[in-house]
Amino acid sequence: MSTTTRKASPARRTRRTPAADAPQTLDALAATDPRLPLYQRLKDAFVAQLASRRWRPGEAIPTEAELCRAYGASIGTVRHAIELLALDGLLEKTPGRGTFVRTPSFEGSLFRFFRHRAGGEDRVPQGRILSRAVRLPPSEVGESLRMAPRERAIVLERLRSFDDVPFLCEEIWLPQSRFAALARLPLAEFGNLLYPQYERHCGQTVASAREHLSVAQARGVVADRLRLAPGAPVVVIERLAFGYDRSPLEWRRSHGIAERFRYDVDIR
Amino acid sequence: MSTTTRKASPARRTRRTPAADAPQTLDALAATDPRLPLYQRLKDAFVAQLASRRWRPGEAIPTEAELCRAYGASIGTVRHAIELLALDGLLEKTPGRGTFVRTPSFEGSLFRFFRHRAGGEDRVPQGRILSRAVRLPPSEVGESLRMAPRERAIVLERLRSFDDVPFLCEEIWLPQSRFAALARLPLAEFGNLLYPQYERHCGQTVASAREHLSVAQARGVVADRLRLAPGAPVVVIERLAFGYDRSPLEWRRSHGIAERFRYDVDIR
DNA sequence: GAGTGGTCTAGACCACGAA
DNA sequence: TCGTGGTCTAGACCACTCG
Repeated sequence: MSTTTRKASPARRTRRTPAADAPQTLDALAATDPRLPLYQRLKDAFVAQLASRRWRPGEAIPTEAELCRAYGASIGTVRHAIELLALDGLLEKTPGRGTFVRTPSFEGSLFRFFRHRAGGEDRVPQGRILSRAVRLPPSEVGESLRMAPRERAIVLERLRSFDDVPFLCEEIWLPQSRFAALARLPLAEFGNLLYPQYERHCGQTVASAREHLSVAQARGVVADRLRLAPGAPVVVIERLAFGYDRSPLEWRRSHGIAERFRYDVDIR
Repeated sequence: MSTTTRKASPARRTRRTPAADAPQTLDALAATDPRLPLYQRLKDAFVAQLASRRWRPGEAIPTEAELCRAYGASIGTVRHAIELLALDGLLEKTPGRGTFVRTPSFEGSLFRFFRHRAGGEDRVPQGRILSRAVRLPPSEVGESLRMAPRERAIVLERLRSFDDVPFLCEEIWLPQSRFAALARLPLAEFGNLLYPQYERHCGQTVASAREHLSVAQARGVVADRLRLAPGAPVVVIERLAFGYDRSPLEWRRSHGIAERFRYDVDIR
């Protein structure tokens, strides 16, 4: 993986002053459900820090000892909460250095589904925007994104290729309220990865997603774009992506060449 | 804050003297890698209890307090080890009752992949054995199962259906050394589920598995059995199943009707 | 009421990374 | 050398299940 796996350099390790931090942290804890165990409430409070961007991707969160003081909990309890967030993939602990906010870069999740013939390591596939428009979304999409009845959405068509050989075409819907900046961004400035653009231009961090897979046969536009004969098998991936606060951010439907599909699962 | 008695000079490193009532448990701990953290060694020791069938599926394991005494560790450390095994799906904790060895029943994993039209709840699909033979396995299978060069294997062909409509056909390979009893079991006594038979007749418990998915087009025998036109898309699932000790037990390749395939993934 | 796992504390010492 | 997270202890009290 050649992209975005960099860790925060020690120079970027920014620490907040406890004085400025303390009032918010206590509010954050007070805002959680008091019937829950303390470690769950701490977890919720930490997620709130992530959602509010007080803790930012790539940066270190306060040390465990500091969190103990700030939230008035014992170190074992604080560690329990952090451990859960690390299991969720939101935080990353590094012995001797600290605990960091993970930069979620699972655009590379395509590697889970599609092999590409390039010898050696994984590269990010090319991503070319074919079209952009602003319009009312289909009801399925609008409901999934929990959009207001008459709210418009940005819709992108995108073709992904390895070495200029297309293997996946995507249809992407984004609520205009959150992503207005993307409606004006020159198409040339969309790179190969979308989620960093969401972060940079719209302050929206994708923290998790749910995908649904099925198999269909290629027709019409999809067959044309993927250069497939009508009837050839394609894999359909529908994805709903969420922010730290679990609110839906993006709806996406992708069609990929089934011949290049593969997936590994561990069952326990 | 508690009202406990405080010692002026703690710093006790006193190891509990091994109780006379637990000889095997201490052996089990001694057999683990002493360079590992204690909670990892405990986990390995507990897995050994599972593999040796001293702890059996469905039964309760000793209480946390008993394990503390038996292994000379603190309750937090014992809990840590148990927690890991619960996350792995090997144990199941029930508040107020105890911790139990899970009966791995992920034959139902098919429900992850194939929808069936039956209204309401999930039922186990029918499984009919079409053939059984004993022969040398293909090298790919033999190597996956880590079999000796000239060792023979039992091979089963099996057709799975809902309401007598087939949707999946399977080719299953088992090393004869472990599964000799299955070569003699009357075909009528194979039920709809295989793994319980492995357990009952051969003392082999499937604890985990790795699956590889891809998409192909139906040909020959597969097309016939699934009643598909040649060229229709099928999903290919290759599974390698493992025991508690991670040794491979079963190799399986399944072909399923792609139209009925679906799969949900959560990404983080 | 006895026993279980669930939660929580308030420390200790350690290995490791960075300066 | 100092600060970090990793490991571990030796308890406490709680909610829950079961007989």
